[in-house]
Amino acid sequence: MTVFDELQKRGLLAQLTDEEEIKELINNGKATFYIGFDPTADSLHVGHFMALCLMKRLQMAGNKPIALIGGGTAMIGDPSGRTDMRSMMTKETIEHNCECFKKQMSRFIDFSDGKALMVNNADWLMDLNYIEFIRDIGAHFSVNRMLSAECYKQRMEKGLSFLEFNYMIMQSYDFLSLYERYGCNMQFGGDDQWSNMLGGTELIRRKLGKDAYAMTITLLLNSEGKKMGKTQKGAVWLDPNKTSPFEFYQYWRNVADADVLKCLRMLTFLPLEQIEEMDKWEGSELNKAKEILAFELTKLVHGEEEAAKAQESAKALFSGGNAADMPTSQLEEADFIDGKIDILAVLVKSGLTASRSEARRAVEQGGVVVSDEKVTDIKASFDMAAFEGDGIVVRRGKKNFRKVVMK
RNA sequence: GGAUGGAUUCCCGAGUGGCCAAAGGGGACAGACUGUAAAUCUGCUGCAAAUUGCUUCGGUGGUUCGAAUCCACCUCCAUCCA
Repeated sequence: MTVFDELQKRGLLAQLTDEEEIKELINNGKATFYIGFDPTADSLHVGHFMALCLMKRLQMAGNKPIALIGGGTAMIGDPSGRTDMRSMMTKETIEHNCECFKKQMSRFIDFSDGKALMVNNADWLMDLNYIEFIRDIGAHFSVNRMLSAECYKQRMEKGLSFLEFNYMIMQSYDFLSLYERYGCNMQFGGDDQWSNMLGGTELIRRKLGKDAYAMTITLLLNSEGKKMGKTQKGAVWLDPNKTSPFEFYQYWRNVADADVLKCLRMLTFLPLEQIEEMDKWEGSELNKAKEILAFELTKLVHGEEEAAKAQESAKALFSGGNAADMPTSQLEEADFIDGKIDILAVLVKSGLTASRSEARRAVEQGGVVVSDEKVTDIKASFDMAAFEGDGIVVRRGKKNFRKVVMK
């Protein structure tokens, strides 16, 4: 199977500028393509992960990836797909984020021997001369056309600053620069980037009279049409300090039935035949597919060892019993009064609840279990001795566990 | 720069002097049912020393026994005019 077919079968492809030409280029390893990453946080998340996987797949097929870190464009902020204005980030934050991105990316993509490149668009954007730039580049853009782009439409209602309006031009200029510097002839990105990407191919055509191509990846949406990889607390990060391997595993272990197969196809490297097999599974059998999905992804992101640990902990916890590796919280002697600590304090100190009020509610509704025994009394308290050694397992609800030990 | 409308809790949104920790909906959380799924039903959703107290309705100051609500100024947003 060719790379192109594989990508298509996995449901990764959304829009393409020229299907035949792109097929030809990537199947024969003739593409030098780039994907841009805006350093808006200090860690990559699941959305970026999809893009990294795509890079890897294409790299394996002999194409040359360029990871472009948007140290310059982040100064502007991409308005695409956003209903509100972005808050501006300081230069220092952006630089710090760039560093974090670089580290994480090197784990996924092989940058040795020039097999892939990592560049930062701050290198060419920061020193631009305004007048020169708008004469040279700005003249090629029609405001009328830009305004009719889908990504700006929704912002026409809510308001769009001139700053953000420029984002598309910056991104187009990136493509042009990469074309000139590295012969980059293709750009990939999320489907919300389509209009920005078209801006680039058009600019290259007008400026250089050359053809360049663009292709977008399907956004990973769940069956309710919401972006996946987001939880109430925010994104699911790839940085183990921000989202622990256990939490990461649990996120995928808990996806809805309707989304498992899609996730397996789009995110894992499992052979398609194997995935098609799973597609036949029904009902509770799908639970197995979720386990596989969670394991595979945790393995890709955090390594096999961490994935095994996460899986073991999860199994132990949900089938009763203790697990060696699970989120742990420590108590200090100062947390005890007369050698005792009440249940509400345990819940708050362990981070299982945000406040004593919330802890009280959890107990009153029967959602708190300590060492496999339901706690019903909000005044229940525990001796310090109970937390010595292995500590005790405290649960809030069905899926929140914390081992609590003495410091 | 001018005119008008607006800012309420995680989000949407009611509230125009006390009965307001603030209707209703969504979301989140907890319980039941399940398969660590979905749907459904129930509870719950500012904080705490908890039949009570404290802090909250863009910001600051004022009127009042009492302000989300009235007044002044400020900030931000939207629409129209330039």
